Amino acid sequence: MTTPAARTPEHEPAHGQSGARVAQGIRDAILKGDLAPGERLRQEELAARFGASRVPVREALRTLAAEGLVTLVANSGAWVAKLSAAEVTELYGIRERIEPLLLQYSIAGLASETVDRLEELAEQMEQTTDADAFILLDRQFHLLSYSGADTLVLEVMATELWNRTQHYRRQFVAASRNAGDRRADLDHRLMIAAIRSNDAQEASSVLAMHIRRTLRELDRLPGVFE
Amino acid sequence: MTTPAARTPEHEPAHGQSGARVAQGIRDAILKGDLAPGERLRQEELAARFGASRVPVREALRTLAAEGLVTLVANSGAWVAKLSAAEVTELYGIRERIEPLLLQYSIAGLASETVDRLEELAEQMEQTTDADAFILLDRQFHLLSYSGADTLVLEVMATELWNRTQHYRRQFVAASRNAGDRRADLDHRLMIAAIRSNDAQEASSVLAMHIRRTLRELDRLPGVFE
DNA sequence: TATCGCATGATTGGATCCAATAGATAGGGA
DNA sequence: TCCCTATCTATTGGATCCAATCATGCGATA
Repeated sequence: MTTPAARTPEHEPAHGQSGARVAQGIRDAILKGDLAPGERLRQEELAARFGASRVPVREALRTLAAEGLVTLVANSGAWVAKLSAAEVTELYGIRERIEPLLLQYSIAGLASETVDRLEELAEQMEQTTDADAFILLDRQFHLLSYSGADTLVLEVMATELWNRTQHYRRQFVAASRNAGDRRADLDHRLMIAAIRSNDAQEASSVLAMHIRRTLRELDRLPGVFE
Repeated sequence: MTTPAARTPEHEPAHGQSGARVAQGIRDAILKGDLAPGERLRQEELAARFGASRVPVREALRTLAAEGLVTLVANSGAWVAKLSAAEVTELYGIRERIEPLLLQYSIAGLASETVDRLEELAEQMEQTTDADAFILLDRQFHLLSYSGADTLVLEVMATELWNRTQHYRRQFVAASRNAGDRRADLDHRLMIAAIRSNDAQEASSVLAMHIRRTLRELDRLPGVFE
């Protein structure tokens, strides 16, 4: 009667691929800030946390290490990746060159409702005072602005770059917005305007400047890197 | 008398980290062309080939998948990654923006003996008729030109980009050099000249053009993508 | 008192065994 | 003849057990 595949218990999110599930769980925890850079990741702890054995945990750690979110040392252990100021500078330099390219791919494919949604997000960012809410909105804004791209490699790469720098962006946003810096809001509005008028060139140069300026502010910020 | 650590058998390359060793082995095989895009990778086969069990093999596959060299499908298997024309175009677009940046980081740190070595490699490329030898030299040339950079992220990323496109470069080189195209040789000489005169700007724009031209030729080439 | 050596425990790495899934194949019915 | 279904097998995914490694702390010695 029922096919074997239908016997999957419903209280479990489809038995298959626990390794990928664990990786996503750890990734989310790092992005949310639950796991801070430098923090030790013990295999057994993670296994208990995700209801799996250590084998899929180890696979997940390998995946995350290749993504740059985790640092693995042989026979020693795993830590949430902690970046030096130089590394963050490099990553922003890369973002500055990759993301404008991706935005160019994207613009033609953005439906006007999507641009409306971008505008909504920009408005919410302008109004929010909570730094955590802001960085979430900011991430949504930028990644959504890339969603019109029919790309396979670039979007993945951009997402990974955002993931690796997420923690440092959090620190930066808290400080810069407290200091009353609203330049990012302006940039977002300029980007939206350029996108609406289908000016890919203008949009991508605004974006490049936006990223570059963020880096400059981040470099100036004391206490982010000890 | 002897410490426990000294009991390690000598015929084995230091028991530790078989997973990383397997990953490197598969990676090398893909880069050499022993494993072609689209080829199925069976865990048991790989385990036997590298004298390990399936556990480290699976970890290696996860690593390579994150690097883009292997495609994993849940409950189905692993294949050597096969790129579409669109993906290769994206990767070259990324290379065109990343590698000139890396070269800029590198130039100041290149010892003059290193530049001599670059010149040697350029000469060997000009003289060789063997396509396989050429792509090896070409890879050495470019990666060596980045060796003056004191970077952590960029060099890794550049190497991964080279790895992912290696197979398609092989096809391209065989065809274009048979057709008598020696433009790459000229580019290499121009790059060396710019490096010698410490002109980072010139060097990186030559490099960007070099990469862009390669992509254009590759796109024009029939039969690389079926 | 400081330092070196050594034993012990915590943790990672690997192999084997078992479970689950997917693809192939053979059989039956319209 | 074609197609649908059920079974069987090859292969992947996960858990447990064992081995190897590293860090900690204790004690002996100069």
